Amino acid sequence: MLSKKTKYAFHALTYLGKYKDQGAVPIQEISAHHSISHKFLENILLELKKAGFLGSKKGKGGGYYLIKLPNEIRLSKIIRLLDGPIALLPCVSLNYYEPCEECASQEKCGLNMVMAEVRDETLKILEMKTLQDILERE
Amino acid sequence: MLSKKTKYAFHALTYLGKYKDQGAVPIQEISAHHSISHKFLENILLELKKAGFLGSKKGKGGGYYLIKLPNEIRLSKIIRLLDGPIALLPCVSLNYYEPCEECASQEKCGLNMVMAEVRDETLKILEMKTLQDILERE
DNA sequence: ATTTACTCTATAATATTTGTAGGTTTTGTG
DNA sequence: CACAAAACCTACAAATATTATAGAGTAAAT
Repeated sequence: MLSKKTKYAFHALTYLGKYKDQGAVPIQEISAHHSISHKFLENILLELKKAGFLGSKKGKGGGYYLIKLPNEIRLSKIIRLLDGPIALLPCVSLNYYEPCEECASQEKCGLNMVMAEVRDETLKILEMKTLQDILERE
Repeated sequence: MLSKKTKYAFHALTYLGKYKDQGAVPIQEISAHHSISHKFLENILLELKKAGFLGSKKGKGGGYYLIKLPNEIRLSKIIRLLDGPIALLPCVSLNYYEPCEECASQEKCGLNMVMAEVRDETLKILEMKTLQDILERE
């Protein structure tokens, strides 16, 4: 399941995408519109900024804005940033790999193979779909 | 990510599958072999029993044993039993559906559509693959 | 009778997620 | 300039979920 953090991030990105030609949008506006805690969203937007998805402007009239085109923002990137691995097992994660402690041998276990398949199919979708796709369906 | 509970369940099922012609296997044997806490595994095996995957025998010489053929035990069932929903959002879960609170309208949001696709592809694999597949690769 | 091993419920320990607090810095405006 | 708005930053608190343990029952074999 996606965390609230990730869901909030998608809501915020969608909102920013929708109003992307009207300059910076303050956190306040997004948090009010989606009933998200202001401070919690603040942390999330900051992460998105540090990861290069958003720009910001301080002071009066400031706020956040997209610095990438919606079709350049892959869903996989957002999920990984805020939720971590997409794979169901650490030993088949591409971005957060860790060897399984439980599995006796270093070799591939049976589960491992299946979960790698699941990962591949999931990524096929999440790497292809972008913020653009979400915006088109709202 | 799969929880330890689910991973332990798969280990135990695999073990029971491997020795399925040798009668009941005590928890002790499985927990020792996989370095799992005896008591924790106890709870898991009990759940698997209640869900109809395992049978048990009390007393000396007792233990747990599969009461289904390995090719009848779908990975999806085990994951749902111990981890809950396979979908990434409650609003696209087939077995644990809940409407999204965050989404303003009842209608499908953009994310929702993508996550339904992910769910479908994931289930294609997890409903087809069974314990048998895992056993064949160990 | 005794030992072995599952059954059941409750609780404790730990980790993760979610949310808050409070100050600092920057910027626009009167 | 003074002030207000809004991002930036760090730390912490609260809530929830996961992982693990405890201990008293029940059943079966010898």
